[in-house]
Amino acid sequence: MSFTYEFERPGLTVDGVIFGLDFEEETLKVVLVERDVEPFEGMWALPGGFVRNGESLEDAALRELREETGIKDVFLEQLYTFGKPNRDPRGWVVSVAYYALVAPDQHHLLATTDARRAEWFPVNKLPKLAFDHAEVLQTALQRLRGKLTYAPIGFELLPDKFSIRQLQTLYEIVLGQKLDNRNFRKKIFSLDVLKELNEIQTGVAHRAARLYKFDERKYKQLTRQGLTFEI
Amino acid sequence: MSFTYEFERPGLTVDGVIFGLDFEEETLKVVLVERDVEPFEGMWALPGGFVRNGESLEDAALRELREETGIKDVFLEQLYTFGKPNRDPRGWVVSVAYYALVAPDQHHLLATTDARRAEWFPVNKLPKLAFDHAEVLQTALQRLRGKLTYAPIGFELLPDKFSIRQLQTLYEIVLGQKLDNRNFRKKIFSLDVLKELNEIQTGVAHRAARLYKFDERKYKQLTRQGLTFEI
DNA sequence: CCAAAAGTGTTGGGACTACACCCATGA
DNA sequence: TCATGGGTGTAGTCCCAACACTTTTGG
Repeated sequence: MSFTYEFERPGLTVDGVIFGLDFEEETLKVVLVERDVEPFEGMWALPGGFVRNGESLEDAALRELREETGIKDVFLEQLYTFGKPNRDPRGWVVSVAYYALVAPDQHHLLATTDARRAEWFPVNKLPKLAFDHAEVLQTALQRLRGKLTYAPIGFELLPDKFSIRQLQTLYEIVLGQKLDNRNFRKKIFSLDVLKELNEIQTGVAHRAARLYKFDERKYKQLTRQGLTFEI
Repeated sequence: MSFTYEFERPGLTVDGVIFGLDFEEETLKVVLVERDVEPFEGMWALPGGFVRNGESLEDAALRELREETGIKDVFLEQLYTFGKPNRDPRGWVVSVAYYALVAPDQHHLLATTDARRAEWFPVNKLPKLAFDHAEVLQTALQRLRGKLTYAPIGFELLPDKFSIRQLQTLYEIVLGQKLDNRNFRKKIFSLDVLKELNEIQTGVAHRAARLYKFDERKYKQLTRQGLTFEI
């Protein structure tokens, strides 16, 4: 045991970049919290906090998301670890960043503990962020864009039942380019991961779109056996 | 400052998975070191050690690689951070793993500090490893295989001057499948990142292959502007 | 009956696959 | 001159981009 004591230890935090889509505004959004503690009190930041002994990194990330934003049961993946010497005014603090994908309508925001409030912000209209969180967020964005083109993680951003148009809009928003209607449909159907429902959209002033959910089984299968999934 | 002291702090280490190719044996290899300190003294492990205050994570990784294996000036990229509660018998220790790509002939192995010796091992004939390093290594392997198919990082594993056959062998070894000769050449040349040299292979009992290096400029350009690079 | 979005068919071209073949060299 | 790998040509196939069109629905 004596060995480790030769070395100074850093503080260890986790931070989370929670992505969600706003279909009305057609923008990609992230959850930020207004800090209720020093340092950077009153400033917007990514939800996060210190990891506790006995807790895995992922558990810590899930806990912080729950505590500071009320969000739980989401797709979560480790992003990158940030450890530049002076990234935290409190001293030596290393942060393991995660990113999460959620369907906003299905998750009500609720700030507690170290956060005054939690809110969705469009990724291209962000306030000034605490720490190096602007950099963390950019890294997450790059990862999301990159991954979306070769892994089927996009589904995580949709509600349970969705139309093909919504799926396409998702891709258009995140990738920042219009996609060909016909070709998109062909591509998606060729993957054979959607289950057609006997339901259609309601409350629209035009032909209602058919709704789909996805076939968990086939989807998992794809994810496992190194799929090629390009849009 | 008082805030951080409420929280217990973990030890923080970096570990490195150094990949290299053995063209004679046609295998992918990694550098392991025999530990000269407790815990796991005498056991094989990934090179690594504690991060120091004031040092960035990447600097720490580079330093450890240099100290324990003598390897420097290599392609290095963060892999993943491992933080399961009981991964280290010394207590709470979190490790940020990196992976590196080198051309073995151009780097002489030399163990110092906490390592008794450093040696190349084929990835499919590994000894029992200390800590959770077997898991770290598997993660690195997956990443290398994945990344190789969409980013031009393979070049980092080759000597300065190389033949197309070597490049192809590289892909065949790492991906674990034979590739069509003709098609591979077409693909590679279509990327337009190779600079043809006025040199050919020597010391072979058959037609000597032309040697190439790559065009740093075009290569960097590709890497930047989100290339699509599929084999 | 019309606006607005859902949903479909088809074609040309480019890229990839799968071959069979010729070339240069040392022994 | 032959064994060995280096290096090339090309036809068929499949996938994808780029279109223009029909269908359904609420107002």
